[in-house]
Amino acid sequence: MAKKNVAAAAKKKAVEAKVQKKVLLKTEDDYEPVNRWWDKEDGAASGKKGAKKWDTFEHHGLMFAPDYESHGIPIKYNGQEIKLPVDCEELATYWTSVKGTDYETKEIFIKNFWDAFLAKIKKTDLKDTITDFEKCDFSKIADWRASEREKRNNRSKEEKAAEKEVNDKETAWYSHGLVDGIREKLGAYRMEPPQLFRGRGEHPKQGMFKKRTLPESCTINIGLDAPVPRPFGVPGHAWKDVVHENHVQWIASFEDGVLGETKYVSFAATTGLKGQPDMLKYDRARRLLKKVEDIRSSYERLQKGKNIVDKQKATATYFIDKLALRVGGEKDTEEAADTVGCCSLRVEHVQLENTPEHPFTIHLDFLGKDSIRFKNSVTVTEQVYNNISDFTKGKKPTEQLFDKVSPPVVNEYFKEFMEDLTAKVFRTYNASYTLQKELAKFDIKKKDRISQDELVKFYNDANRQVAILCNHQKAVSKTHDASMQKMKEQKMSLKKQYEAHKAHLKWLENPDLSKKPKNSDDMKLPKDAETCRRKIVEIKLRIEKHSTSMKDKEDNKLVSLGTSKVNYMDPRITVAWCKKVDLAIERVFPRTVRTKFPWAMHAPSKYLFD
DNA sequence: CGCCCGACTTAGTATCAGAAGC
DNA sequence: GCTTCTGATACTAAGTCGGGCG
Repeated sequence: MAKKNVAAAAKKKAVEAKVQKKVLLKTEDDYEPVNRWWDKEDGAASGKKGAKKWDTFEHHGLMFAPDYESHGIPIKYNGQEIKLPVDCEELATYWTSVKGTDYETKEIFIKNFWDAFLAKIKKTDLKDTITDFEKCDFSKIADWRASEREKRNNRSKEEKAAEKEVNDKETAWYSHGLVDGIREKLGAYRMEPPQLFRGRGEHPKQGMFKKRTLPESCTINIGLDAPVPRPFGVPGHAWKDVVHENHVQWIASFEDGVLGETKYVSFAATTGLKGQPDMLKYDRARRLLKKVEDIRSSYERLQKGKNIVDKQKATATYFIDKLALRVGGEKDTEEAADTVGCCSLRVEHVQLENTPEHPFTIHLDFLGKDSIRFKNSVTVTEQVYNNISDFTKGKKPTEQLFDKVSPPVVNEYFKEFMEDLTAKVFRTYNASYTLQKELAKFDIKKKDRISQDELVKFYNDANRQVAILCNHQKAVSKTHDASMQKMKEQKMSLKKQYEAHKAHLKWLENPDLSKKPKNSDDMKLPKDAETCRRKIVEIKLRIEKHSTSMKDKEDNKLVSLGTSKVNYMDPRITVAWCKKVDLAIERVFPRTVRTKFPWAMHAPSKYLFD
């Protein structure tokens, strides 16, 4: 009987293992897609911009944000409780959602929110009652929100699972489209819910109300023969338009509820529709490698010339090439934050220094994309130094440094060397080149003596060099200091253990000669010398590992590695290096990255640039 | 030829779930 | 078993660039 039970249990285990394996395989399938577009005859050809994307095309349209549900919680005005009309309450509720963020205290944000809120108030009986932001107290709504969140977090496992199932069922209807009969995952098919606009930096429109998107501002793109989806969940509404454009990659476009710009709903990064152009991008960077010497000698020559446009564009190109600056198009400061790139640099953003300590040095300090600060000092050639000095002469700080050039001028110049070369290719090229250069520093002779953790560290260091080059930053996490402190304490404790074990070992080896060390922390110490020795090695390893991860954390405090991984570094370089050093790709490429680059996952073991 | 717009890539952050630590 | 940490992902803002248009 007992035997039978054992056998049954074993069988059950085997089945479980099988099921488990199936689940795992399913995950792996994500980057072993059925549609191996990169293996096909026309390969990446259809990834070209403007190329035909499909013959038949079907999808279920867009998922609209749920209606606002009134909670009926009042605000306090001048200490007095006031229940707001629903549309005012809605705005007040969105205001409380920025509680705890920087927006809460930003003047522009508050002003824009208040203008929007007051505009609604003015249409009600409260127009003479509510007039002053300072007298408003939204904390009751904020508290309600907090308690709702608490409730949500405290849901039982079963509740969460049940909710997830309902959710998955609902989204499954929308989540994929059929492109030439192949089921492809979509990107963000959920319409942006109404909220207060969170523009970055000193965006003049931050805090404005971003209106709900209704079908009337959405255009659907779908196959000519496919059934046109209805705008579900918003009865009585109709699409603005239905088109059948097969030379674009979007399934729907809509007008943004605050900026009025057109936004697109497209496919997920894992699909061929996104993957094909992406692969071509890295090939472009690869071709740039073959031309870059020509380009460099060209711009060095033009820097010396008489023609002011040539001189400026050649000097600007130097920055794009050496500092990986973005090209920097013109921006309307009424509509957007004041940020710049190479061509839009102003005199106030550069400072020149030519001293024995810092010969031919240019100090750059400006806000780039997303209002991320670029602060860097570089030693340049004498020629570039003199040119910059020239370009600043007689100009006010707010005037453009390269006043004679603009992105089209620079990009047209690049066309002389390569038909599809533009400024941004330099970033891709420089990022990939830097990664390869850094990884190549690895001494392959050390391969067998180095741990996987150390290999990962080495890779991350290379990755970090790229991120620094591209100026990819992130905010310091709110818990950074606290967790750093904690790690320091852990390190101390490990060191203490190490010392104690060492002293203990000494005593174990020579119980007669040495005094038994006192065990102040009631540590559990081994009974025999052999175990103690093993333990010492183990603790030492733990200390090393701990220190490495501490250093990694500190080094990555402000640097974001993800952006370069996903957008800049040719994945084939990473795959090739991992093969060479016997490191599992999973250690350096998270699943999201692996699924984005299925075409690179089996790249040959050679470097991109050889 | 300059400007605007359509389409697409690149970017940082909020949020959530599962893993790891206590 | 509860809490904290971490990585994945969802979200949406903000760039680039080519082409069309006046």
